[in-house]
Order: sequence, then structure tokens, then C-alpha cells
Amino acid sequence: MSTASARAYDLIRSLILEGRFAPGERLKEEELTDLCGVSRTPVREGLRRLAIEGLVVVTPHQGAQVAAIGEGELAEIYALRAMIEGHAAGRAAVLIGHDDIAKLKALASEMEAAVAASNSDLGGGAAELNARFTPANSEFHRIILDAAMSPRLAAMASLVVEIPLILRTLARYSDAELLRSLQHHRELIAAFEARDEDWARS
Amino acid sequence: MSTASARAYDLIRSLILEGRFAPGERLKEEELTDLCGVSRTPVREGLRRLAIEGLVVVTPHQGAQVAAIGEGELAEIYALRAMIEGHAAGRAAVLIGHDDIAKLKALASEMEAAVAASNSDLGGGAAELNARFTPANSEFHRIILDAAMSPRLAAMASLVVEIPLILRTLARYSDAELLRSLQHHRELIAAFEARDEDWARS
DNA sequence: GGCCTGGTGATTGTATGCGATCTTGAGGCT
DNA sequence: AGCCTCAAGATCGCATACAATCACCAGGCC
Repeated sequence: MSTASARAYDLIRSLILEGRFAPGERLKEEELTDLCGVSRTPVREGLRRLAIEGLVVVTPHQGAQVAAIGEGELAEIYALRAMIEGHAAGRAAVLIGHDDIAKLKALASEMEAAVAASNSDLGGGAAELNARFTPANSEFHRIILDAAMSPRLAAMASLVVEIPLILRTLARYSDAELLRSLQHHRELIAAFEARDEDWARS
Repeated sequence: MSTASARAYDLIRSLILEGRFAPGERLKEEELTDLCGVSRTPVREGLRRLAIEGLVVVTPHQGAQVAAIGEGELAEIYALRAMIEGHAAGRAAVLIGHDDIAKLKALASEMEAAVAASNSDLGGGAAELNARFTPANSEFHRIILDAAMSPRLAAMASLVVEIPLILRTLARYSDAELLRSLQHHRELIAAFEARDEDWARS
């Protein structure tokens, strides 16, 4: 069994990402104690970790609250994310293996299929799109990050990929952006096969 | 008085950066308890925080040890640092105030004076150089990072600026690199005054 | 009436005790 | 001799108890 700290961390984190806590809502340690089934000590550890990752903010003697972020910050975070993923792609281009490239191809196809299905079947397409597209997209990025073989880069990535998920704005992609995203994926794979670092970075 | 956690964190951190613990050395909680004069709980919190920042690594049921990093990792970290500081400079170019620019100028002059003094007075120049140059250099970068007004960027920066300090290789700058560094500082200030984001990013 | 002050309840921060897990060394077996 | 097994010691993880701090509110004073 893994440690109680890890479980508390995972649970609180997923609760936040699921939107079970409103941004800015105060998180009382005792309350989380009940939810997690562990004592306050591991809850506190998980909370501190989440604080460093930016999902919550803790103020001394005042406890933790879910991070609330504004428009400007969000734009800033997306810029950071682009920077990091570009760097990761550059490193991955020279390090990634053929098997991972194959996985990326499969995921790209999966995402394209998800978009196609969503477009043809207009009824309730958005939910289905998220259900199929989002996991594949996450896996796609995760493979690239792993291939970059840089734990610190991965740590930095986790600082910025999860924050936008607090705001429930993920479903707000326009069709045009979505198609461009798919195209980017394919281009990235091509860059990987060519082992072209600079190309991938874009 | 600030919290005991913060004091434990600060103390352990500075002890590591001073080189009082060898890389890879195991840090026993009880031992740190004596050093810090606080209980194990705040020591543990500080240790976990340092772990996330990458200064120590903790393995479950095995405690913490000072991070030991290899050649390849170091190169990777410098690449990340360049990426982050470039981004910070770009943001700072549009946000920095005149007073901060003035401070940067003063610091640049200070660093140039330190290098000049070190070159003219060859006896024991290296130690003196570090004593004068390094603080000014750190302050220089800190001002830029603050001016970027991006707490997450600052968090990411702390992930990579402190690690190289564990290895005591800071004094290994060649004269040529040093001069180029000074030139970079001046150029950066010029870019700030011109509010040229792309220029600063380089 | 508005503002300041003191008290009270709630919540966080810290210390300590206990159980769980890992490391280390000796001893026996192959 | 080399390897495995296992027990003792040490250390970490977690739970709980206590202390410190803060927010809120009632009451009095200006």
C-alpha cells in the first residue's frame, strides 16, 4: 500500500480538478481528514505539496484555499506552457524511440477520430469529445514529456498544465483551434521522425 | 516570529547550499531536529518542500538525502535556466519600471567593477570576485524575475537556479565568459529601455 | 451611531508516542 | 567461500494531544 500522504494528495488533487471545490473555497484540514480517512498530518503534507504546485494557496494560520486565478494569469500560464512544451518537444526529438512515435501516431488517430465522430454526430457531441479527446491528448503530451527525460522539466510542466483545469474552460475549443491542434500533432510526429530538434520546438 | 517550519526550511536549505552536507549524504530527521531546535514535524515539512524544489530527494521509509546530480542533468538544468530567464526577460521588458532599470544599471556597474578589481589585483582575486560579483548577479536576476510579475515563473526559476549551487562549480567561469556575461547585462538593460520584448528574450 | 477593545470559538502549528518498515549484522546452510 | 535467512536496532510514517494564533462578535466608550 502506498503511503497515506500520497493518497491524501491524490484525493484532494482529484477533488479540486473535478471541480468539487469552488476556486477560492477554503479547505479545512479537519474536513479533509474525514474525506480522506487519514489523520491531519498526511493531509497537511498533501496540502503543502499542492500549494507548491499552485493548485492551492496556503496562508499561515489561515489554512488553504483553492487557487483562484484571473484572466491575465491564465494567459501567462498558457505562455509558460507553450514555452515548456516547446522545450520538451525539442529534447524529445533527439531522444524519443520508435515505439513511442508509434504510440503518438495511434493517439493522433484516436483524437482525429474523436473529432470526426463529434462533428458527424451533433447531438451531445461536446461531452463525447471530451471523453475521448482529452485523455488521448493528455497521454500524447505525457509521452513527449517522458521522452524528454528531464524530471525537472516534468515538474515544471505539472506547475502549468493542471492549473487551467481548475477553471472549467477546457470545453471551450473552437473547431478551428481543434483542427489546428490536430495538424500540430501530425507535424510534431513528422519532426520526431526527422529527428529535427528545432522543427519540433515550434 | 515566523513559523518553525519556515525556520527549519531556511536552515536546512542554507546548510545544503553552504556545502555543509555532501551531495548524496543522508539527512536524518532526528539529527536535523537537534540542529534546528524544533520538533520533527516542521523538519519533515521543510524537507518535503526542499524535495519538491529538487534540493533533496526523499525515498519512502528511507528518508532524505542531498540531491546528487550528474553532468548530463547539469547541462539540462542550464538549458532550462536559459529558457526561463529568457522568458522572464521578455515579460520584464514590457513591465519593468524606471527605478528598477536604474537598479539594474547600478548592479551592472558593480559587477564590472568587481571584475576589474579582480583582474588588476591578481592575488586572491577569485574569492573576492565571488564575494562581490555573485550577490550582485543574483540581485540582478532577482529584479528581472520580480519585474516579470509571474509567481509561477519565479517558482520554476527556483527549481533550476539553486541546484547548480549544490555543486561548488560556480567559480569556474572563464574570463571570456565573464566578459560576455557583462556585455549581456548591458544589452539587456538597453532592451528594457527600448521596451523591446524579443530583443530582451535573447 | 460609530469605533475600539476584550473575550470566545474555531483552526492551524507543533510536539510527542506508537506502529510499520527498512537496514545491518551475525549465523547457518549449500 | 559465498549466499541466504532472520533478528535487533534504527528510522520513518502516522495519529493524537497540546499550544499558539486568528476571526468573529458582543459590549462599552467616545
